[in-house]
Amino acid sequence: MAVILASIKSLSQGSPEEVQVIFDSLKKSTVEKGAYLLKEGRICTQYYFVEEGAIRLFFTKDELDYTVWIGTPGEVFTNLESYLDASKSNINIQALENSIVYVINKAESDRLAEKSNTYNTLLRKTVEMAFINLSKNVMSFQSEEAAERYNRVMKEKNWILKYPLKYISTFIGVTQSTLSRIRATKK
Amino acid sequence: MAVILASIKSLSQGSPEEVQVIFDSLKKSTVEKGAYLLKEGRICTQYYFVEEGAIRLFFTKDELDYTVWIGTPGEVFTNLESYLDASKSNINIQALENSIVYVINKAESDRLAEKSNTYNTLLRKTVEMAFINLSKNVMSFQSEEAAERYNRVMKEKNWILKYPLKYISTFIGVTQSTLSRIRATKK
DNA sequence: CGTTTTTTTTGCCTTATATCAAAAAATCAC
DNA sequence: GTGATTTTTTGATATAAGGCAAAAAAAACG
Repeated sequence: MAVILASIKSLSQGSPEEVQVIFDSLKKSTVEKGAYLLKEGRICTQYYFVEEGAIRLFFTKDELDYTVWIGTPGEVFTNLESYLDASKSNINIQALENSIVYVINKAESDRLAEKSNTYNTLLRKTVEMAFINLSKNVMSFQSEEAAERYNRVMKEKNWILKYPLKYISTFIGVTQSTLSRIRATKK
Repeated sequence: MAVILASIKSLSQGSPEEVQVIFDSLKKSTVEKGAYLLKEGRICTQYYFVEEGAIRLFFTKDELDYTVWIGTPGEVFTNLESYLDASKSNINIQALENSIVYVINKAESDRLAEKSNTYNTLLRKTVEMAFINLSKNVMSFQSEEAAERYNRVMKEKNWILKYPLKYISTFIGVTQSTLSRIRATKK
């Protein structure tokens, strides 16, 4: 069974039939490593559900890029601000490896939300969870230093050792060399 | 008209009647400066709507406290994690000055959500906005230094000059003395 | 008002992290 | 496998921010 199907089921707590309706509304799409699902400046018109691979969200500032999030199988995401306001996205979405994502566009999503309470729940829970996670992140930035922050992420994210340092360090909020040194002192 | 009434109206986009139903479900409560609406370790069972004054959310770590958020008139908040899971709160909620808040408890809120789509929209928008704001916050921590972060908050929050440094500095993610120096160099 | 308490500023010194650049190591492509 | 490319580590040095404590300023209180 598709990872995403299970994820939808567990998040929405809907019946198999309702979950199937949601799943059938998604369009499967494959993305090659390095390909973009969204480039900054464009409007984000879709919700993405990661089935396979890994997807990185990042923003750029002064020629540098900063990882906002790395999505792995079972996870759901969008650039919420751009999606809701139809405003220009300030973030990029790019596949870290060959990936499979399921996609639903806003028109279709809104239609589905009208008739499926289960889908509504799914979207609500997704935002709620994302909010709670972000909150912890902020608290970490406020009260912890880099090494502690690294350890915390380490515990929660299995991708932390899987991808190049440069993608991870900015997520933690440090430079590449600092992260390298943090790792060195842990050995 | 109550600040909160206007805020509910604008956020939910509901009809005057629907908005009134929501407003009538809230219980007005006054809080003295320094009083707690929630202490860590307890379960957060309510949504709060700020009518007057200012409410600070903060967490503690190693004897120090860190401001998570300062809520001002028209704003809605809760400790979402504790509220949703009925888990012990890791944050405290305290009035920064004599304040008036409207309150709804979870049971009542859930009941209202069942029947009022407008209320649902209100809650959804509230979380969505909070998420988008937090995202910006995180991006700021990742890519900006303290002074820039201060300037950003300065533009958005009128309370930044109104309350003691200690409440503001931890929000920005610096110590009190650092914030004092940041301010000094801006004169 | 004058006194007490709280808040803010400032000096001195330390530590965490950034910056820049080069070397080392790992990975990729043919 | 071997050379090219990318990634990681490391060194030297600079800068941002912290820690501590005392002085100065502001606010609260009787």
